[in-house]
Amino acid sequence: MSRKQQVVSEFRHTEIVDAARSVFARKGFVRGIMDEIAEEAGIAKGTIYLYFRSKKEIYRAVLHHDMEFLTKDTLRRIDAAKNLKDKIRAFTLARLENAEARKEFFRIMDTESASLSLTRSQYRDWLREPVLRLASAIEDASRRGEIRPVPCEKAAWIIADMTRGTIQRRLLGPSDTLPSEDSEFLLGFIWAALAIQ
Amino acid sequence: MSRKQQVVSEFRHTEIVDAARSVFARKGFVRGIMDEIAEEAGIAKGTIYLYFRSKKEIYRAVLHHDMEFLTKDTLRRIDAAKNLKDKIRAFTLARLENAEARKEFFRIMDTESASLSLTRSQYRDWLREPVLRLASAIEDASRRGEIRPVPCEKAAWIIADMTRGTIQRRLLGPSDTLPSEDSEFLLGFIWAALAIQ
DNA sequence: CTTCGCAATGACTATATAGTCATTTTAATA
DNA sequence: TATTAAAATGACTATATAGTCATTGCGAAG
Repeated sequence: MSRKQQVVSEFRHTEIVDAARSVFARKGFVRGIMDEIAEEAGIAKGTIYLYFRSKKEIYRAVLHHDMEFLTKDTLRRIDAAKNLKDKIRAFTLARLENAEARKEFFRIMDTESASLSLTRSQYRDWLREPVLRLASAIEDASRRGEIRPVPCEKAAWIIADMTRGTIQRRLLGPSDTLPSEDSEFLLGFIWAALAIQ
Repeated sequence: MSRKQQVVSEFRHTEIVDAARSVFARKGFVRGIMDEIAEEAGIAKGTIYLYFRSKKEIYRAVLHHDMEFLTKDTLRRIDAAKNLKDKIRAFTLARLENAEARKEFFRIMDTESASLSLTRSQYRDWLREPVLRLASAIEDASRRGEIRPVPCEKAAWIIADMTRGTIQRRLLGPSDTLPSEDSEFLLGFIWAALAIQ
């Protein structure tokens, strides 16, 4: 395949994935129909099938692409922070800010689910890595006596739970708070729970 | 309608709702097909339409019935507790125990969603009442100086988030802990966050 | 300008399934 | 037991839409 062909092919993939993300966010997987994705991408339906095998494959491509980005970004920001408090803030803020910047994707995550035998447990798989990273940080801090002893993995998961819930509430209606404000509230609560005394 | 007819009609409704719950829990709304619901209920498909207008109506009936019960049970148990700590325990334990006893319903809640423009925000509506009850309790305790001052509604919502997340994790694989153990862990964490000092 | 091959098209097909309704079964009443 | 009305049935219809493929258009090479 020539360089030019590669570029065009890549462009088509992106074009289709972008259209699909928008349609799925609005309508969900089942009601998001191929004709609409094609129209939104500005191409004929048949063309989509030159680049993707099936509707499911497009759906997976959307999720995989966005999840990969979100996970990488979260991990990067956790690793960049040097103490536990900052790492927890990094986690919550990374999620909240990404949710703000990529509402469509988060709406799919939030809304859509396991009618496809993917997504819900798939979602947990993607979440697992950042959560375990957080859990290690908690364990380290706990061992160093910086926080009171807690079951570190359980604690990490409920931090993720609170963050997800907060994001879902933000997605429901226009929220009057900044992601950073919500993040600081969560951090305040969590830190009070972990702090010694 | 005679008394007997009423009884039979009620029986049919229950029969259909029970079958639908089971099918929807396994397959979700879209893949849970009417023929299968009919078979599971041990009646012909046409009979279903003597008691329900449409598939959506059955789905709503399942959700409404189970949500009503869950909400009432949660409220009752919160009200029965006399101090904040017990009320929080009542909330988490009510949800966790109900999830254990009615896995099918919780699997629908967890799995299924807004392809129908119901369920996700619908779910929040049902959750709202118990959460606000909890929020009032937090506010009272806060005013009485029993806990440190916190934004009570936000705190109540994240308690609900942690509980939901814990339930979802339990539903994914067979869990090695009792609902009461998970509830106590949550309570420990939450109470540490709220307690003075 | 002509030829050629690949990308794009969109009318069409195949399939799945929600919902219907003419027919049959059941059971209450006389 | 015969009559009748209501309940139940399941083969059938109507519809929606994922996926196909014969045809068309376009750009590159000669």
